[in-house]
Amino acid sequence: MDFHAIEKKWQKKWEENKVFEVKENQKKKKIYVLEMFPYPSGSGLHMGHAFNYTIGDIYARFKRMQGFNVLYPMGYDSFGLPAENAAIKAGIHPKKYTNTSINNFIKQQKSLGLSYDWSRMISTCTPEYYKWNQFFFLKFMEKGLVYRKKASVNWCPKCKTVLANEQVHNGKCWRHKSTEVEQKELEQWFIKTTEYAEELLKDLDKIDWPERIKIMQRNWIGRSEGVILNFDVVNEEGDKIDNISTFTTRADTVYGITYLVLAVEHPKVMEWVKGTKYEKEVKEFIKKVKKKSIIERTAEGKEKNGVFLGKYFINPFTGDKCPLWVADYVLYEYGTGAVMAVPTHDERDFQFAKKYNLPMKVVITPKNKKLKVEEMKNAYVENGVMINSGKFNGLSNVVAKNKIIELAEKKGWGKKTIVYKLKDWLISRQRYWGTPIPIIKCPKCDAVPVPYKDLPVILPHNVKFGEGNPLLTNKKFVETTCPKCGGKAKRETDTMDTFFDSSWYYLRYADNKNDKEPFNKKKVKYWLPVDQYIGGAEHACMHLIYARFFTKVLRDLGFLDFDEPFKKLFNQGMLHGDDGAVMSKSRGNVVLPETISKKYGIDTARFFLISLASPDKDLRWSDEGIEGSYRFIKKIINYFKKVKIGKSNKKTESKLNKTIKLVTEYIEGFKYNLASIQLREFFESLGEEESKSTLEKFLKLLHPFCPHITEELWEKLGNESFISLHSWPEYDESKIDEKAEASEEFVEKVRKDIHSVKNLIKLEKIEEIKIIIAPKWKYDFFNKVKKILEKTRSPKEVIKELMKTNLRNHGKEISKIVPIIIKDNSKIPKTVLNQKTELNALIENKKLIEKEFNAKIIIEKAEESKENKARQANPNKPSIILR
RNA sequence: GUGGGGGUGCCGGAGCGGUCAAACGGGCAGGACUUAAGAUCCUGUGGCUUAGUGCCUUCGCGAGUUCGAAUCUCGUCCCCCACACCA
Repeated sequence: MDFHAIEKKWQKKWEENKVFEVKENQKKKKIYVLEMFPYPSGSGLHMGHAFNYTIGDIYARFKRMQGFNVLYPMGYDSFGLPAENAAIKAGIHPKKYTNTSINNFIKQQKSLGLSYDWSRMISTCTPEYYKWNQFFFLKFMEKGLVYRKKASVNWCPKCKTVLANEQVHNGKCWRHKSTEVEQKELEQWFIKTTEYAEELLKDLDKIDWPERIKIMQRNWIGRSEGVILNFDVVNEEGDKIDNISTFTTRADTVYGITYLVLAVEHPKVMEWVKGTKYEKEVKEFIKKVKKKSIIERTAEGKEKNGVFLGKYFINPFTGDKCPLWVADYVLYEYGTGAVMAVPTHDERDFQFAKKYNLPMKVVITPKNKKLKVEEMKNAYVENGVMINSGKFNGLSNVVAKNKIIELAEKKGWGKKTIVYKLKDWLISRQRYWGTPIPIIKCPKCDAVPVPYKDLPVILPHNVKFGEGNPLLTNKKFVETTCPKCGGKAKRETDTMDTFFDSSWYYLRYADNKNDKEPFNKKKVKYWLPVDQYIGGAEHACMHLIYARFFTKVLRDLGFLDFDEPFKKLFNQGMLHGDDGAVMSKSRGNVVLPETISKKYGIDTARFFLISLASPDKDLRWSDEGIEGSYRFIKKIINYFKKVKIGKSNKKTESKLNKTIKLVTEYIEGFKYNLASIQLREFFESLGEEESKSTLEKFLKLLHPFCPHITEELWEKLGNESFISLHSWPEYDESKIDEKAEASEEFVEKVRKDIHSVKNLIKLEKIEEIKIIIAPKWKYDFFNKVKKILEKTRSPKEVIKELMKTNLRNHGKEISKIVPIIIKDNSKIPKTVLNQKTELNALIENKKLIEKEFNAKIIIEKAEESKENKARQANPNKPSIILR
């Protein structure tokens, strides 16, 4: 069979007939299935992508057949650094590079047989798309969510651009794993994501996402409840000169404060030491610290360094005068950028105090032990009883904490506060291949937003690549006039982080050709939110937070009326190469869909991918393993060539209904691997003659996995329209006949038994096979056991009851039957058929068995007198005698 | 360090209290077909066996709960992923 021809044929037909294009239809229930859109890299897509899209495609096809109006689009996250790097390296313009890549991707994706509505395609690097990035930026600005700030930022010397915190991995650039990130001070555009921190955290409870992703987001947002405490700052003589505030979650330890540390970036540090004898040392210290990247100097476990500032503060709770320090372990970004130090009850403070010989004071002790400062090797961070804490002595620290906060608030020393780890989103990039930030910098009017009517600010084509930001090399772009005063002005040359583009793309699919507004509200109302989102876990803290943030802002701006963009999320596992390592070009273990498709056909590849393992687990590609799927596909095709269309028997009916039920459940739960097994099992049970309806239902069940060959076979069966558009089969519970299936299994077992006996005896020729099935009493015995079991449900009780009867000797059998009954009491357990059923089953299949073994079959009932021998026999394991 | 996910037969992996010597695939071995190879089909694939599937031993390691554990609890070792001094 020419797989290639079949694939092309159906892909063409689907496209020509617009089979997967959808429109809003109020009468039909919608489902929006979406995979995270790819960055169209020049190296094209590999099996890992194919796996991701296949997962979505199966679900989309399944839902479509179930009668839903399925929106299943595709697009490209086409702005970004690699295109620009290609420009620098190979001299190709990013636009050309990107367009080539996109076309390549489309071609590849189409050849995978994915059922996208291609008419809704988007590409973020087109003015038609990024115009709305600029539009939203201005809207955000109007809402006060945008600000400019000079900030120390992560600078990658290789990318020559600023990186977001999320793009720095272990002090290195996320793209250049060996390049140290440096620090640089620049004016940057920020978006106030922190304003939505609380809602982003709270609404995690609303969505059906994998728990681990939610946990990652919770940690990323990092909410802490605590108190901000204010302290008076004094000089050597004790005169008040200033004040300082710190954030703490451990208000219970305030009586143990012995010093206070500021981050090196804290403006008060230089203010206080200016003109004093400490100035030089502090300056040098800060200089030294700032040379290192934030990540490097704040890595956990690093030795802590600091310098005394020559100033003191007063602890309002004790009246003590304690020293102020500056140190490298304090994060300026978090809390107030200054921390109160309680060395006895905080590990970091403990280490610092030990190093610089700062005083320590125990204020919490374990219940029945006394802590001595001199003996302490670590800070005591557990709960305990308050000591050395004035009127709070003797209380549990948990209780005392609240009382202390109350006291602080009453006296005006502090305020209850919630702080978050989440930082504002730095969106400025000093790069070319991105959305120009729609701002004009006027010497008189400062930063002026580009008026809406002038959007989009088009990214100029002619620029020079090399050092720094290419946009600066296009004078025509840079030089402009101020929209406010009309004077000479310059355009902002920063572009937006591409996460801005990907934060709302899923909305644009609902209305991708609109040039009047980002999207039509009605259309979005029909299609959104995304019902099923599919993608990797690596986006947990970046894209998935930004997209949620965007949705909430757009809701508050009146564009949307829902809170969360993605109702359900499915995280697929990573596809590894044959060597067990992550698929990557550099490792040389990349498998390309084209290669596999050429050899086996894409349906085989799809089927193999999903039968390998559960799709949410990491899986390992195997060149040998695919043979199994290939055989299966070939078997199906051959079977359909030979099968006689007629009537299906009861057994097939039963199996079919069971298969429909299970496959439906499995697809719904993304257990595609189990669905594939069920399909194989059912296929194996098909006979030489089956009804057309049975065969059609089988093809329908297989269709989401193997869309091309099922279309082909569907047509061969004499159907005209697409199987893709036919309805998903329904199952009839009443047709599931466990008994019929059990007797079939029984015959199967007998066959196997004959084989194993035959192998053991190794007779040249067998003339006669005598099958002796257990005596009637044996079956009665089992049924009796069953009856007793039905009286009492508790397994313990059941067994006790049984031990009282003369069945004591059959412990083994009992332990086999009990669980069956307990698991499902409505059905007759498979293993307890009666003698008559088994006899009939054997007689029915007698000829087949005779043919198989080329011997005469004699079936006998064991005589009651042979009780002793038969007693050991399991009723469904008959004795076999060969001659 | 913290959080999450794992360790199952020759291999990839199901199973997640009882129908478990463990689905399904791969590999390997034997057989059928063929002049032969390939393809295809059948059978076997922990050990012992009186052949009855009977017994024994297995699901990282050690203990426990239970009539019963690959599955639950605790401890322990190893692997992967994410976060990284968050006061």
